[in-house]
Amino acid sequence: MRKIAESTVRRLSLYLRFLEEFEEQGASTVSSEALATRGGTTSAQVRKDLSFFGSFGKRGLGYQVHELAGQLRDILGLTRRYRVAVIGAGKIGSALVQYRGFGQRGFDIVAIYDADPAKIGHPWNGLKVRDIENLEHDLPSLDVDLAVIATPGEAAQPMADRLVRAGIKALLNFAPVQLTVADEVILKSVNLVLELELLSYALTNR
Amino acid sequence: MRKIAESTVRRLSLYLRFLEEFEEQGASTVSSEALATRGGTTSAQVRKDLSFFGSFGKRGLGYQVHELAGQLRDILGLTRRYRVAVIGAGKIGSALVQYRGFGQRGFDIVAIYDADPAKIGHPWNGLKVRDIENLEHDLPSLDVDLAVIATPGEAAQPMADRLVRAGIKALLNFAPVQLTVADEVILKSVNLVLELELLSYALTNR
DNA sequence: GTTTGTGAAACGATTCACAGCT
DNA sequence: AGCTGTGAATCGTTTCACAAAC
Repeated sequence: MRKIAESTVRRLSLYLRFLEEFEEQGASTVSSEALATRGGTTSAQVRKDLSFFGSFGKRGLGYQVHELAGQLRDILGLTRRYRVAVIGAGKIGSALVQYRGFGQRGFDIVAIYDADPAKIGHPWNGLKVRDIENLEHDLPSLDVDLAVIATPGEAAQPMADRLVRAGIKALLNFAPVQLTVADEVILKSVNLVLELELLSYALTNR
Repeated sequence: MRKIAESTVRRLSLYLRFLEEFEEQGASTVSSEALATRGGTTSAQVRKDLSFFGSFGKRGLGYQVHELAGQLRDILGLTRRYRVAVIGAGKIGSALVQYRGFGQRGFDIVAIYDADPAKIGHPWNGLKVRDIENLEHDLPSLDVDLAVIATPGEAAQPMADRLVRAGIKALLNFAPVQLTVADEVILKSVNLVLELELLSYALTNR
């Protein structure tokens, strides 16, 4: 598959949400213009984004809402469920585990780990906090697809290394550090302070 | 000021962190190549990013670590502190309020709001949860610079509207919806499920 | 008449490469 | 000699505009 820009994939995710909204509202067909308006982009952008993957519309008519949603789920790999391990039972970790939205969209949190003896063994939203020492031992049987790193900054890189060594292929990092992983591992980072700094910059420079 | 790409500003934030690391390690001078290696980019990229704002280095020598860090703080607007209101005392809201990293980097959470009577009045990490009904009344005296929206999806847009009407100029949105605000309001969104979907796409397409 | 799909044009960001300063 | 600062070249993304399909 030809290399697709991340910005394109982000928009596809949004389009999928919009299609689900349109479907709830009973629409059976939708134009690229309608999707564009909903997403703050242009109809040409919508059509170009879709064109990388095929042609899903009917000229003069638009797209079938339900059908296009299905195509997008295929493209995004959302026709299956994913098993997620959360590393770090601190504030962010616990917020993630309790957040209902993940499960609703196909991401099941199946394990949460911590190093703190005061937390290990405690139930957390139906999951017992596991001892990080057992990570390598547990992971094969847990059949985890991706890991979320929600540790303090200094623990994040060593944890990433352990996870990768244990065979994890995709990481989402919330620790405020820049991780480095092997090329074949997929890594996304969310740095909350950096987002605030972006606001600071925008506020400052007019 | 000429329009600067968001990707550039993101990198500047990272460079600032790296400079702080280098400074802790006792370095007084740093080359664009060293910053680039630390950040997974190229030295030309580093120099180009900086060049939009001035020339901060010395040819043949590199950059003064402490001095460049100061210049970046100026550029990013981080020489002052910001007063932040968190809207929504749910999981994400409480994680944010308790997270120490914001205060360390100049963002003081000065108020947290919720609509749930069971939460209002309760202390939350030293802050009493305020009644969202009082938002417009409170905000002027709180002198809030920016607001973080951590409500359920359906409440996010109405809250954004109220915040903007109350004079807030910058919003960071964690609700899983696409908000629309007036052009002059600065809006960043962090959509956790969308980040997971990006991993799903990457895992699926090879 | 409406709306898609897509080459071509325009725009924007990154990389190159080297002159110029230390 | 070493490293920055920056135009020029390259590469990638978005927008335009229109022929083709309905």
